[in-house]
Amino acid sequence: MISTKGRYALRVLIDLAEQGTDAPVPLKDIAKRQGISGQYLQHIAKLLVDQGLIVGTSGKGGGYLMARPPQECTVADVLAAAEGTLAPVACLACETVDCDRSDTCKTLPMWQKFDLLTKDYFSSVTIADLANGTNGANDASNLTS
Amino acid sequence: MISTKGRYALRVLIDLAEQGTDAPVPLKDIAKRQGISGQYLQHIAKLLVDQGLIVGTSGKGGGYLMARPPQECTVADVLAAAEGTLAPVACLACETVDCDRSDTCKTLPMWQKFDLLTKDYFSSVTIADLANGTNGANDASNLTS
DNA sequence: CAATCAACCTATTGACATACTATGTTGATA
DNA sequence: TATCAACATAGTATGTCAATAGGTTGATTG
Repeated sequence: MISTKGRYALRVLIDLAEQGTDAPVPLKDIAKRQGISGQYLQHIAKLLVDQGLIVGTSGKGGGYLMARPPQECTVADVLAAAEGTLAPVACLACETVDCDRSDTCKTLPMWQKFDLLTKDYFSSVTIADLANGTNGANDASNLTS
Repeated sequence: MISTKGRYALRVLIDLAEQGTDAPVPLKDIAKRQGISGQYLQHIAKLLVDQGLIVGTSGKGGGYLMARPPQECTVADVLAAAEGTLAPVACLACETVDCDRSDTCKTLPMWQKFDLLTKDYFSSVTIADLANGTNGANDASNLTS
């Protein structure tokens, strides 16, 4: 299950996209707008910086900016950065296939297929889609139709 | 991410399906075959019993049996029983929609769509599919083709 | 009846993750 | 040099995970 880390990270990116400015946005402002602890957001911002999704500038007038335009920043990127991985099971988390059951595992193909399904879906939604309210290729606004 | 609880639960069900007998299968036998702690499997078995996926009989000659034929037991049933929920985010876990952001949440439609995607996928794979090595409608055996 | 087997039940444990809070230090601007 | 903000490190309360331990109930056997 996606934790607050991943969900807050999305809200930070959406907030940045909504400001749509060239001036860096202080994290304190984002925290206030989103109603999230600023100190906690620092940790999440660090994850996003480390993965090159946002860039931070120190000092007066500093803040954060998206490293790429919102259309080129996918939800898969953000969630993977915040959560560490999007893999549904541990044996698919990193390239270390150290599971000794992998050759006889009856469930591995199912997990692999689901892993692709998940990554395809979240890669098809961008921050721009979320900020606009249109979920891109996977628009879910017509769920009830 | 699916924990050992969910993964072990699947292995218990697959093991039961593979025995394909009317005689109850002791958990100790399953634990030995699968190389899993028997005491830990007890907790997982309880979850499966509580959700009506398997039935246990006490006493000598006792053990567990699938409550339904393997073709009618979906992976979604098993994972939901073991993990508690298959929802990708907390606000979709139970019917308690107590999130005060739900009417303005920019990501909720995306989560709802993914929730459907997930449940559709895991509902399309049965224990019989896994035991046979053919993943049903979502066969992933031709991933490399 | 009693021994055995197996499910069932409660609790406890160590390790780890989550969701924070607190307190600095560095760096850039005014 | 005062201020602002990112960056860094440490700590805390709570909970889950993955097991382990020990006892109770229930059903089949000799």
